[in-house]
Amino acid sequence: MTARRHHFMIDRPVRVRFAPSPTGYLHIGSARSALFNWLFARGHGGRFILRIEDTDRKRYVDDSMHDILAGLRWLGLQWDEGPEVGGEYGPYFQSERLPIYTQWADWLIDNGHAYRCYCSAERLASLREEQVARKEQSGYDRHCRYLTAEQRAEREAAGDPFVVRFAIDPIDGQTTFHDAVRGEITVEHSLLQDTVLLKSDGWPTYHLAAVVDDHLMEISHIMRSDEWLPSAPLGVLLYAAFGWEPPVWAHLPVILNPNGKGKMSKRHAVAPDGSSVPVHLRDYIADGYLPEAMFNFLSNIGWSIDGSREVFTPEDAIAAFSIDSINPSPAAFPYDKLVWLDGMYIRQLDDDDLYHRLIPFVAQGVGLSETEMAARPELRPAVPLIKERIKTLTEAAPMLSFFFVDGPITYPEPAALIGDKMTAAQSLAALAATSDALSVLAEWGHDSIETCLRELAVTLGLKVRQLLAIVRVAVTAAAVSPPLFETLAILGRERTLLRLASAGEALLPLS
RNA sequence: GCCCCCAUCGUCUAGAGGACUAGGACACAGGCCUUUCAAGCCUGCGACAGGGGUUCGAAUCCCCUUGGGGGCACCA
Repeated sequence: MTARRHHFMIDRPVRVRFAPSPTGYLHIGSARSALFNWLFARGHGGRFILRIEDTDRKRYVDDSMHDILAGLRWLGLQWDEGPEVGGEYGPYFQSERLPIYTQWADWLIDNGHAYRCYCSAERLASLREEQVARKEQSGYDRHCRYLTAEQRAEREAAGDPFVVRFAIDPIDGQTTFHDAVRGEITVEHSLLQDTVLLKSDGWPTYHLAAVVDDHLMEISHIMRSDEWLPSAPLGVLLYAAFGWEPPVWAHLPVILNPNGKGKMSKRHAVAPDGSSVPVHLRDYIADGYLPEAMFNFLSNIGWSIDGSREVFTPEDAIAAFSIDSINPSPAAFPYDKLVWLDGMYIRQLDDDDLYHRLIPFVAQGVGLSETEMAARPELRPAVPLIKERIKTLTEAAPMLSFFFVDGPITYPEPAALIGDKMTAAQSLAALAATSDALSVLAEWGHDSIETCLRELAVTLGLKVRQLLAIVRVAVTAAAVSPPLFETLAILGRERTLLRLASAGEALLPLS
C-alpha cells in the first residue's frame, strides 16, 4: 500500500449519499458502500442521504425497493433524508425529478457543452462493428457533434428521435482529479466518449442524473464503488461544464469472490472450494446472521479500525473511520470470518435476547409456527446449552429438533446405540439399568441426574463416557448433542424413559 | 484489444524511510480442558510478487516486468 494522507475534508457540511438503483435485491457489496458512507456521515456530524436511482424503467424490479430499505434498516443504517423520511432536498426518487434533468441538459446544450445526436441504433451498431473489425478503439465518432445548423433543423423538422450527448472538451486534452483514497488520477480525453446524458425516451442516464442530483442535494463527498473510477473524469468534466463546486471523490475497493477470482457478481459468489456463497443481504438475514455481526464484518473489508481489533462496536467504528484509512486494494470476501464473527456475537448475547431471536428460526426449522414455538417450554432453557455451539441462528434447529418430538423417536442407525468397546447385549443392559435408576430418582434436575448416572456407571463397571454415549444416542437419536444432563432435565422424565425404552427395542434385534 | 486501478501469510489486514527477528485475526495443525460436539486457553505453520534504482538505511519512495482487478452501453 502506498502512503496516503490525502486531503479529504472540505469546508462545507458533510452530506453523503447512498444511491442504489432498484434493479435487484440489496447486494452485500452495496451494503458495504452504504455502511462506509453512513460511518463517515455519523463521524462528521453529517447527513446520510438515500436516493433511489430509478431511471432505467426496463430493469426495474418490483420488490427491490422494499428489500433495499429493509436491508439498510436491518443493518442499522438509518438515513436522514430519502424515501419514507423526506427531507429538504427532495424528491429522492430520480423518476420524480425528470424536469430537472431536461432543464440542465438544455442548459448544457445552450452553453455548448452538449448536443443532440440523431444517430440510429443501427448506425451505432455498424460503426462499432467496423471499429472492432479494424481493431480500433470503439466509441461514438461524434458524427452529430459537427452537424450544421441546416442539417440539425432538417432532423428536427423530420421529428427524428435524439439523445443528448456530452461534448468532451477539448477532445485531445486530459483530466486529472483527486481521489481521496488513491490520489491523483489522470485520464486522456481521447479515451472518453461523448457520453449519452439524456436517452431518446427523455430519461437521463446515470452520469447526468447523478451529477445534477449530487450538486442540487449538496453532496460533499462521493464514496462509491471502484467500478465508477474510469468514468469519474466524466463527472469531473460535467461539474466543470456546469461551473459547480465539485465534491470530494473516493472510490471504494471492489469486493472479490471468496476465492479471489473476479468481483462478487450480482448472482452468485464462489468460494475457494467451488461452492457458492450468497450475494444478497437478504440471504444472510435468512441464514441467521446477526445484524451487529454483519455490520462489524462489513466494516472490516477494505478498512480496519486498527492493527489489532477485529471486534468492535459501531460507536468505535464511527470514531475511527476516515476516508484516507480506506485500503485501495480489492479484497476477497472473507466468508469464513463472517461465520466466526457471527459466532462471537451470538456468544456475547444474553440468553433472553438470543431466545427471542431464535424463536422464528427454530420454529421454521422444526416445522412449528412462531406462536407454537413461543409456547413450548424447551427452547428457553436450551438456549445456554447451544449458545456456544452455533455460529448462526439457523444452526440451532437441527441441534434441538429432538426436543420437539412428542411421539416415539426413531433411530436411523440402531448400531449407534452400542457403547464403545461394548456388545449390543451389554448396551441393552445399560439402557435398562439407566431406565430403572432414573425412574426412581427423587428429584428430576441436572444435579440429581448427573449424580445418578455417574454412580450408575461405576456400578455397571463402565466408563462415564461409555454410559453417557449410549444414553445420548437413546435420547437424542444423535451422537452429538447439547450437554446430556441439562438435556435430560429439559426433556423431562416421561419422555426420557419413553426414549430409553424405544432405544431398547431398537437394539433388541442386534443383541 | 485499449485505458484505469491495485499488489504484505491461503484469506481479511497492521505498516506514513530506522521502533520489523514484519504484528493481529480467520482458516489449518497439535496440545490442554472435557459427558459428545462446541467454546475457551496454549503452541505451531505461514507473507513484503520479481528486477533495477534513490538512500547511511526500503515492506514503505521512483522505474520496469509480472500478476490480479475494474471499465470501455440510449445499465446503473
